[in-house]
Amino acid sequence: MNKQLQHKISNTDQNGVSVIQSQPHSALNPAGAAGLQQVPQLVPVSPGGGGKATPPSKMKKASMDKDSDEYRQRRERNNLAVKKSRMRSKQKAQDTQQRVNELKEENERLEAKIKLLSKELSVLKDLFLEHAHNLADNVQPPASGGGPGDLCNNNNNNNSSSNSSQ
Amino acid sequence: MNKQLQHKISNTDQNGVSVIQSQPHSALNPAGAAGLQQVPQLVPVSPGGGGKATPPSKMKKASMDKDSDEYRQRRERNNLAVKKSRMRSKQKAQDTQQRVNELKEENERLEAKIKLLSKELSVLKDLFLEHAHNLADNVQPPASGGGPGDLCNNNNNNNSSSNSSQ
DNA sequence: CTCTATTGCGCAATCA
DNA sequence: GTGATTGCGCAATAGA
Repeated sequence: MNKQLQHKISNTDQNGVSVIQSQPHSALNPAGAAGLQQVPQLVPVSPGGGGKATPPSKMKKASMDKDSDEYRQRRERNNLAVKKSRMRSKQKAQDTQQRVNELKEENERLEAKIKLLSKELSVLKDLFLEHAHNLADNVQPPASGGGPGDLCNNNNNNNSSSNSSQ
Repeated sequence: MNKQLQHKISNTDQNGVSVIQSQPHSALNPAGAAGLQQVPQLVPVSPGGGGKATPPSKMKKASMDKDSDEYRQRRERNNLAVKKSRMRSKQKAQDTQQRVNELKEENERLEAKIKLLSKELSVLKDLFLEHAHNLADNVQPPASGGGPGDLCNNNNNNNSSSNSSQ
């Protein structure tokens, strides 16, 4: 049971939701928002007003009755589906979290590797420079002109160390 | 497993809450069917293991009355808390997902960098080998211009360094 | 249109 | 006792 609680104050209210709340005795709501069941006798919307082709079904479904067998059956199925869906959702979240961990781990590995490679590279470059200097010293031609002696030095890249001290 | 609940429609329409939620889609609220709720769904069964059984005709608290002001108030608060909690949860999941994306991206970057460094390293190593061969073969090359062991032609890729991301 | 999947919401139990 | 979580059921809806 680990619990990661992060307080991210998102504050109340979200998108365009207006919550007018809690007036002890005030307006009377047409439909109980809280807790009650009401028989949804939908208004038999008469298709007449411009509508059309709506079959003359007065009620949406006869199965809307709670007592109906049909209704119970449907409810049960939906409940099952809901359960399944939520389970899946939860699992997914969990997996995602785990993925974060894995990625983090791999990231560290990669960074370590980079560090190592950088170091190796740095060493090799230094060696290289050293050799170049040696050569330059030995092969140094007597005459200046366009002597090849200086060739290796091209632009002496002092940046070589490049040292990754971020 | 099947719970058959008896509905009691003692709807008290005195809820002090009005939730106007802007729904992305057609917010059809026929006859105020929006806030339907189910009924008392679970009753604390008798604990069985000794102690007092719960008398069916007794209430633990007077606040249990749905009509109670106290009750409604508590419910309202809880509803808010629930909403908040869920919102937070959702947000967290979202953040986590985003984190995955970011990490993946960074991972790619790191791998690319590794590849590059590896290549550089490889090149340098080759050069070294070549040079070593040259030395072994002839300590004094006749001329440095265009010779086979022209180690200097390397354009040392000094692109590295100066790369400090993150 | 039927059926499942997803989503928002309220309730109640439980945690902290 | 209060807010925060969580499991669950309902209903509306999106999706197939």
